[in-house]
Amino acid sequence: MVSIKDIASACGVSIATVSKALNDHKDVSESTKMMIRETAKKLGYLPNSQARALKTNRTYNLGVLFAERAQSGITHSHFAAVLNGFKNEAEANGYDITFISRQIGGTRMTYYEHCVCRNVDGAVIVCADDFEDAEVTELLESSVPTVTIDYESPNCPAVLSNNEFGMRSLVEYAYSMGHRKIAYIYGETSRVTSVRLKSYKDTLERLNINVRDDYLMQGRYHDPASAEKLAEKLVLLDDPPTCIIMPDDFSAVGALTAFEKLGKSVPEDISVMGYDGIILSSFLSPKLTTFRQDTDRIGAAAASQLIALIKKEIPADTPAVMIDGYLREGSSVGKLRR
Amino acid sequence: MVSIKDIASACGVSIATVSKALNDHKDVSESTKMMIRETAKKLGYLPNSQARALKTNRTYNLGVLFAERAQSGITHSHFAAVLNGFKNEAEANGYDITFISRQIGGTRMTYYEHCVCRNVDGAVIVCADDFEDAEVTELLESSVPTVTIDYESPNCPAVLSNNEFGMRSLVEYAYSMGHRKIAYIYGETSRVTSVRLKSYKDTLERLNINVRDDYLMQGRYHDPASAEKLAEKLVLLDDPPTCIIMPDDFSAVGALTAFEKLGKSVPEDISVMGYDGIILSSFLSPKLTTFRQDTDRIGAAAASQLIALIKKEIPADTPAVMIDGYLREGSSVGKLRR
DNA sequence: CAAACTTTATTAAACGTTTTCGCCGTTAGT
DNA sequence: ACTAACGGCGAAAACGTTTAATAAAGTTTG
Repeated sequence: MVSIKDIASACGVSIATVSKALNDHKDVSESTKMMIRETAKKLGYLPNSQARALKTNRTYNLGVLFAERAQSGITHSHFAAVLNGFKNEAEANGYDITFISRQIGGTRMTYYEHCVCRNVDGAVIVCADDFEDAEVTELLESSVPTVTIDYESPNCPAVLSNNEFGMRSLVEYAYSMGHRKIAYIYGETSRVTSVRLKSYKDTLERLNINVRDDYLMQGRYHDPASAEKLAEKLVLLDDPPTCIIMPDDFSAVGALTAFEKLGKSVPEDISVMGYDGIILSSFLSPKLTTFRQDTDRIGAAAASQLIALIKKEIPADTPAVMIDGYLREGSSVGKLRR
Repeated sequence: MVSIKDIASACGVSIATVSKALNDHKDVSESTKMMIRETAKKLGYLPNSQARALKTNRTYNLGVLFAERAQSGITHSHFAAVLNGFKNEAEANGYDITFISRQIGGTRMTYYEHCVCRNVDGAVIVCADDFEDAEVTELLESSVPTVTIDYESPNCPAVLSNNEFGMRSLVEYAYSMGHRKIAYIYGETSRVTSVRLKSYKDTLERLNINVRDDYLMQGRYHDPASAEKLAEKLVLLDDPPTCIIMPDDFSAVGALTAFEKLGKSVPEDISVMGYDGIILSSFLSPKLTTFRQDTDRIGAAAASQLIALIKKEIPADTPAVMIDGYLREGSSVGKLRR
């Protein structure tokens, strides 16, 4: 590979001059800059990023922690979409992204260790099963600039999807359609789940509807099969709900399957709502009413917060950025006359 | 950060000895190895991967080229699944993966340049809109060890999903269900598309069925909206097909939507088949009959081929690895009595 | 016209590793 | 007893950069 040295000897100048010319320092004349840049191009010079990183301690590399339950990882539509938004924004700013695994070249290490070993400029925790996990907190509390998504940790800027608003929108929409018996199958324990759960309860109370325990069940995110069973259970209650809010669109599909099998039609016999607003939800039949999370903006915001944090343009205790979404009306919720 | 130097002075040995001890060279005694490793651990030493890479020219980093049409990128269920398989296998072997973009730290560069700048040990082209694209061929023809997925290029090991078999399976299945009027909406021009198209035609001919031009339409992958329109067109023909093979499951959902709107029921009035076997396809109603591609194995094979290529365990002109899939029977294809 | 800057370039150290070579002392071979 | 081999270690160079210190010129300024 052609290095700065080759350019130097080709131009008859010192390597320092070449370096400065390429980095556009002021103490090298325009004419030599020109010459150096031209021969650099002619020789096909490409900077060696590790050599540069070694000196400057800047890698232009962002670590992505993606520890999703059940290893569906990158395959999970919502997190993949968020990651995509993150990736685009990061790349637009000249940063590469690398997944943070638990080893390098054969030696096992923690997430944090991986980050310092690879010298990432910062890291984003897109999702983690368990933010209380020792390895995750190690990273969160480390000196590696880190931002979190849909989770808040002291001294880490966070980007949050507005789950309070999302759940409120869904409940209020169901209410506006005449529903009073609104069930909610919530996902695995997490910050997101508890925010949604609280919003569900609060909204119902504000609407003067009692929160019923039998209308609340714990399910799993992104698991149509599990959703299928729980939805069936709900609808077979003596006093079944008229509308069910599912943990996400994937699960909602499971619910639709369940009702299909039971001969209940949606939305005539039972109404269903999802969460996320994945593309396919608009093409289901019935078209799913769901709360669309703005995954692109969530990811992009995380990237720009992280980059700002790296550049120290914002402090570590910056308040969380909240990203709104919107209810996407489909035809999976029926109008109830009362 | 604590470096090899710190360990050296803490132990009273030279940095060379420390390096050798940590890398388990034979010319340092067991006892000093022990001592060095212990103090390394005690001091919290972590190797600096760029310094190491600078010397060894090995980064344990794999580049991923992911230039999907329409920028859905990582969001595309099939490619995301393949990438996931790749990632898991790569990480199991101690490699990190980094996306190959077109810039680093602000300076724009080609894919190839990105690879040499970052010094990736190898690259995988998961998908590219256009393998004939100048930037893609530059990478393919470069000295960067590269493997391709679902595309063949001289001197690049390839991993191929068995699309010939897949399409044949679908057509034969439709035939076995009594269908003779089998339409096929194919995706954008690519190797995959042409293999499937050829297999479609060959299989029909072998079954003594004429290939009809009006049963062949070019659509788009992963685009339910476009699929919706085309499926509608097909079914409104004077002599409509009884079974339609869609470019993929996403598109198949679009077709289902179209028929729903037209009041045609699947599979009674018209049969539909997808391709890919995404999770949701089993939860649609009707459950989609589709050809499941083994995305995990495709990705994993690509990773192991790439790593083998890097280690020079296989030559660059290794024959392509073919990954089979299987037909997943749903209920979207009806039985036609003749 | 000397002193004081400016401009442009170079020298050399440094970043954290790996690795070649050589040194020294011990053991084995003849 | 002399050499050969070997085990264990260190010195130093190298990888490709960046950058502080410095120097040599040229240019202003009082």
